Amino acid sequence: MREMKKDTFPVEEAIPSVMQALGHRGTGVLVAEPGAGKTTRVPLACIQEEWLGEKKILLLVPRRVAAKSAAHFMAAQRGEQVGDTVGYRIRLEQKISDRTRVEVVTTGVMLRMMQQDPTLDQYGLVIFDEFHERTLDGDLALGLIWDVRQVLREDLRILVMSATIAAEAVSELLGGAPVIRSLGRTYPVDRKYVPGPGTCDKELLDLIGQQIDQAYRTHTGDILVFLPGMKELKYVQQQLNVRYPLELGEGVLRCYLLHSSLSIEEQSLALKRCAAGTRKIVLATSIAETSVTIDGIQVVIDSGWVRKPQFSPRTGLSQLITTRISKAAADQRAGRAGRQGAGLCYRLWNEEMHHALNAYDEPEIRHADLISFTLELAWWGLQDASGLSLLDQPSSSAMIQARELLHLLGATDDQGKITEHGKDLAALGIHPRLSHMLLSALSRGWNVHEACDVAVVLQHQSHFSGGSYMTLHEIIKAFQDGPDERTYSQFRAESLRLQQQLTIKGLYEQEYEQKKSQISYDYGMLAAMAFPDRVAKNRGDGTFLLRSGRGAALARTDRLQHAPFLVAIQVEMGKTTSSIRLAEEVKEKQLLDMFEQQITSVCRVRWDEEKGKITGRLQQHLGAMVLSDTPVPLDQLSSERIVEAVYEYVTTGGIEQLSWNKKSRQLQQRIQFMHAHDPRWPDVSDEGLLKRGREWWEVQLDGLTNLQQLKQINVWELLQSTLDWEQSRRLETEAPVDFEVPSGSRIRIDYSDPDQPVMAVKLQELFGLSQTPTLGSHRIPVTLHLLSPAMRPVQITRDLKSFWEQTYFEVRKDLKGKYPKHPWPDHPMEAQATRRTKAAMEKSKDGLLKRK
DNA sequence: CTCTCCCT
Repeated sequence: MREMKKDTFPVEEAIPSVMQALGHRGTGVLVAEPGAGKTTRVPLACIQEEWLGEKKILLLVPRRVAAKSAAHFMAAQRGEQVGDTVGYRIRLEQKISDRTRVEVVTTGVMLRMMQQDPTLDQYGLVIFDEFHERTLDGDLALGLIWDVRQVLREDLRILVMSATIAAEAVSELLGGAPVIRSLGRTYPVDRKYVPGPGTCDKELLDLIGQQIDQAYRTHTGDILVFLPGMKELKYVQQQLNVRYPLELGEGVLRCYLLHSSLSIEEQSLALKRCAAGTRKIVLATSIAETSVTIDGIQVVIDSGWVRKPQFSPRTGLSQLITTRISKAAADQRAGRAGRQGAGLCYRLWNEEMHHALNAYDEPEIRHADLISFTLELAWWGLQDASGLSLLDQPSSSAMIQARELLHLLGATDDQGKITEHGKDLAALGIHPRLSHMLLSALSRGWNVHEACDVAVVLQHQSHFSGGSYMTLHEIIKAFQDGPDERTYSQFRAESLRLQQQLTIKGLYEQEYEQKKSQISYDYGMLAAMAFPDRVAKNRGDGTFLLRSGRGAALARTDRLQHAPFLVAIQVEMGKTTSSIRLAEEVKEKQLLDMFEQQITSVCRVRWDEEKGKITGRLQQHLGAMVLSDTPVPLDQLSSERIVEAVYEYVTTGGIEQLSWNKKSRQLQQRIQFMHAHDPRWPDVSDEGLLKRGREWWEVQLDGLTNLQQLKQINVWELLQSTLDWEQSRRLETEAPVDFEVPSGSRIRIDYSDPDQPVMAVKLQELFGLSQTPTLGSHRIPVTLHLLSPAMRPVQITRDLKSFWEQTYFEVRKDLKGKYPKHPWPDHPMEAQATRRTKAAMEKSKDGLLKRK
């Protein structure tokens, strides 16, 4: 009987190659599609192998149910009880004996086991099942075990079992491990595309309703419908109630929902095969893709959408998004119709859309919260994952976020190394936030029983919040006064187990029993211990500012609306603001006490733009939150801080506030002209001045407290002070304010373009000057803008001599008629320069003669 | 306004 059953597994043919790979190379990758029998046949086949000796086999599976069912299956094949040759170990539950050679464990349990026994000495082979699911734990476990094999345990064999997708990459990761392929054993599923709208909305759901109806009338088997979430499940269920009132009433048709928030009893109704003469329609989320198997399904109707969280490392929060599924997920869903016979799958999208789908889901390591992962690495002495063999490295921003939080929890020191406290957190096997909360509560002598309840409730938040917003206090009450003994029995067991663990580790001593009566329990403080990064201050309008600087509003208005401070336990990110779904009030005094080390007192001295003067405030900060804020009188502020504040004001856009005038702007440009041709001269452009640095500015701004005083700063002197004595002397000759032309006028030079200083002057005032005036040590000719007597530009030149010799005569032709009263001599280089008319010149000549 | 799934 046993022999016959064995032969029916397709994987049998591949087993000799697997044994050869493990025997010779010590590693292997077994690729087998569903139904091959790999999970149950391969471990049993390895037991007799010589290389295993007396050592045991570890079979790692991603889920608890998978561990139990695999162990039962294997035990049955050997005609034994679970716990004999084959046993399992999952959270809160184990069936293992001295005789056990194959231990089926969830990956999470195995990571705990490795903390006790890092080299896994009792085991000779580790098998990874369903590795293609690429769970965070699975990736980490393979990385660590490969490392152990490389460094300490050459004899530790590794077999990775996976669907096709990850095989080649895993083989490469394991140094070229042989890849063995086995056929699967599933029935054909005919895939039909039924184009729907491009969004997941009512239109799509109505179309799905019609598709269900069509399948119900044209086929005989049960129908499984994949939808993204509870909202959609209920909508379609309502449609079915309207469409099949009679059938549902008589019980010949049943409609079940499959969602993780439903109780185990409710879920198992959907999984069972129906009685003869009865059919079922199961409306499910992605839970039905892998976690459960449903009997009797012949038709799958796939919406093509999935709802999942998107973690943002920047905020440390996540957001639920509804997206298209991957091709791999679509095949997985279709496959659910082919487990017991030929099936049919309707896909609510077209073939073109299908090609546009992602091939696979992104592995968890690329988008998950990495806090536990990073603590685990720290336990192994690793600062990050770069030293580990991983198919995908985690994103660095998520690693940074995780490291920051671990440091905040005291799990790591300033160098990122794990602390003793961190080791205690890692050993407890719950989220580091929650283990920190427990240990902090215990160190304060609080009631351990209560704290463990809070930890368990927070661990399973979604089971309690049930959509409607509640405070932590309300949830704990709901848990403790639960409807009946059974409903929360699993969670009660977890709470008890935590208490035992704490006692065993000696982390918790019974002394609280004596203090119990004196300690008033405080959920706000507990929440703040677990979520120190999520304390928030009321902005006064019922919205809150998180310590991280992010704003958030209560998802439902209630008494917390008026709480000055709270801890946002569960926050969902929205597009503009975040909404707080679960919170608890915390008192300011408690924050001051708990976060004493992290609160920074800042004396904020700043330039108050409105008042036009320096003001000082003493603020206590916790991250972006201001806990207290009191004014400090000016005379109590140190002069340094005052200068600092003025400096900050001036250097952040206030340089315009200085009393600039024409003269100082020109001085600035003159120095810039020198600087442009010789970088040894200072850069005194607005930007250049700002770059002069704090020390220099502090000297200039010393003693200032208000706008009037700022306006009194002599900018001209400030600019001069950037020059040494030699430079100020040279500035006067090489970049003078003005130039005395032959007529006696002093003409201002425009330095606004340092490459081309300009002097605009009436042509007649330059008679007798044959060379263009030059500036700077490089003798750069001034650009002359020659003007008509009416001050209109006539010519631009940098070569006065050639102007007199040539262009002058052309210009004269045009202008002589227009300005006959002004001199237009034949020999301009010898003529008398003047700013006047000919008549005025005569007069003044007369005057001169008379005086003589 | 209305929460996917899994694990220590």
